[in-house]
Formats: sequence, C-alpha cells, structure tokens
Amino acid sequence: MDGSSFLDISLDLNTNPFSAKLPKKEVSVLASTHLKRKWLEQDESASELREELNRVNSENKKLTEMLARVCESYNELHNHLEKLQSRQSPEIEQTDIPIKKRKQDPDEFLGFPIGLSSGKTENSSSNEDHHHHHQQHEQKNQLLSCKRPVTDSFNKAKVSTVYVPTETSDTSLTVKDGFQWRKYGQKVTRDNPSPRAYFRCSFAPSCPVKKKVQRSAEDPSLLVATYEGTHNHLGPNASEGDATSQGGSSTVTLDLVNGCHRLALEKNERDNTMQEVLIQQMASSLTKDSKFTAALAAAISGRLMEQSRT
DNA sequence: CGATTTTGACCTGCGC
DNA sequence: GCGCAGGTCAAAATCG
Repeated sequence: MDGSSFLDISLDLNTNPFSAKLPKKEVSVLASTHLKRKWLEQDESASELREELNRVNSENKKLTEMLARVCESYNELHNHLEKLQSRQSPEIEQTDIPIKKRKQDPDEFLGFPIGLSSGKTENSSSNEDHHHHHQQHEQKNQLLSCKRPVTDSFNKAKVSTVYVPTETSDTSLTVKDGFQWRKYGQKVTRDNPSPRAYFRCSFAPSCPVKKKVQRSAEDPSLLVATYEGTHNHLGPNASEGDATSQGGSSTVTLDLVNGCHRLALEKNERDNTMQEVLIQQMASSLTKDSKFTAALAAAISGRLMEQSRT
C-alpha cells in the first residue's frame, strides 16, 4: 500500500483563514481625530494578526514537511518489510486466509509479520525442530484458536493483530483504539507469564467484534492486541448513522488508529496485519505529539467550517 | 445503583 | 477416554 494514498499530505491546514479578508489600506478621508485613532488601533491589531498568521503559516509548512517525511519513511519501511517477507517465506504468498482451527498448519499462518514467532532459532535436530514447531504452533493458536461452535459468519471474521508500545509497568492491558470494550475474561496462558485479557465490543451482542490483549512474551514493552471481526457500527465518538455525515459538528476527534484500521481491513489478511502494525506505530507516535494533533484538529475543523460555509 | 471488572468454574476442541 | 489449554460464563466485587 502506498502510504500517501491514505494520508493526504497536501492537507491545507487552513491556519490562515483571514488572509483574504484583511482590509486593504484604502485611505479614506476621516473627518474626526477620533476616527483616526480608531483606525490606527485597528491597523496595529491587523499587523499583529498578520505576524501571528505568518508564524502559524511557517509552522504549517514545517508540519507538512514532517508529515511528508513520515510518509516517506513509512513507504521505505513497508517496501523493506515486503522484500524481507518475500525472501523468507515465499510459500506464504500462495496461501489463502487461514481458517481458525487448531490443526492449521503453522506455516500457513500469516498474521505475524514481526517478532512473535521468530524469537527462537531454527535447529536441525528433528526432535527440537518438532518442539520448535510445536511452540510456534501453540503461540499462534494462542491468538487464533476459537473453540466455540462457530457460525459461518464468525468463521469468516477478520483477524488482525496490532502491536502497541506501552510502559512495562502498565499492567492494565488496555489498548486505546477509539472503541469501547468490555472485559469478559482474563487468563494466564502457558507460554507467556503475563495474562491475556478478553474484551468484547460494548455494542455487543449487535457488534460481534472481540479482542484479546496480552503483553508480548518476547518484548514486554509491546502489547499484542488481536481483533476478531469487524465493527458494524461507528466508533463511540462518531455521529450515529452515516459515517460520512459531518453534521456541522465543530468537535473533531482524532481517531487515526480507527480510521487506518478500517482502511487496512479492506486488504487481504497478511497485508492487513502488516499494515496495521506499521500504521499503529505511526499513529501512536503521531498522536503523542500534541502539536501535531492540535494542528491536525485545527486543519480538519477549518475544512469542516469551510465546507459548511460553501 | 447501574456499569464494569475480577476471577474461579465450566465448556470445548485437540492430541495422545 | 483422559488430560491439557484456550475461551467463555456468571456471581461477586468494585467503581463512578
């Protein structure tokens, strides 16, 4: 996927909405000194405003450049990752989306582009090889197996994995993704000392989405969130009904993760997971930058106001 | 007081 | 058939 296809870096941050409306210095004949003073005051504040706007404009430019750089490095990373993947597991390319069954051949699993299943080195000993395979199998099943009687629709439920960097001291096992979740279970699993938390979307039973969150055994600073299924509703911050309706609301909620998540779901399973990992990391680092989020919020609200005017 | 979380019990599928 | 492990349920506890 081309990074720039979902991130329009030509975004007009709209931080200069008044530039076209600045009063031209037409000298009119002012009859009284009172009026003259008033005009001088206005002129002064206008020049102050202009200065401020210039400053904001240059900041805007810097942000745009920053964004372009981020997209560039995203594309580089993505290409690099694809190259690595095609070199390491060419057979993977030919397989379809795996069915969630315990008997699933581990090699067919496509959901772990990074780390989790590659922490142990390959060993030529058949016994250990088997053991290694078994461990991989277990790890993968950990995130995929579903032993409940499943309906057809559930069987087709999309599974995606998201890695979220967190503080190692944070034991809450919460991943902020814009949706509201209700925890319904927690379990300690065999090959990971940290427990796994089970969440259902708060809109359940109408929304079938579930997620599992567990700290990565290999990198405790990472939370591994596994999503099953797709939301059949908007996020809690969105207006009800039509996703495209902006409804003239002046509130802008930055939900980069969610938006990208939805985009990624349109691709196949493997790409989906890869993209989400990268997107998640990008989004989390961007949303941590308060300046960026503020500027983006201003830009979006500016756009909305502009649209509502036209 | 309703919503949410916790946690032990129970269910289910799989391998032996 | 049995044991194991992951997933879910539901009563109790906690929170806002």
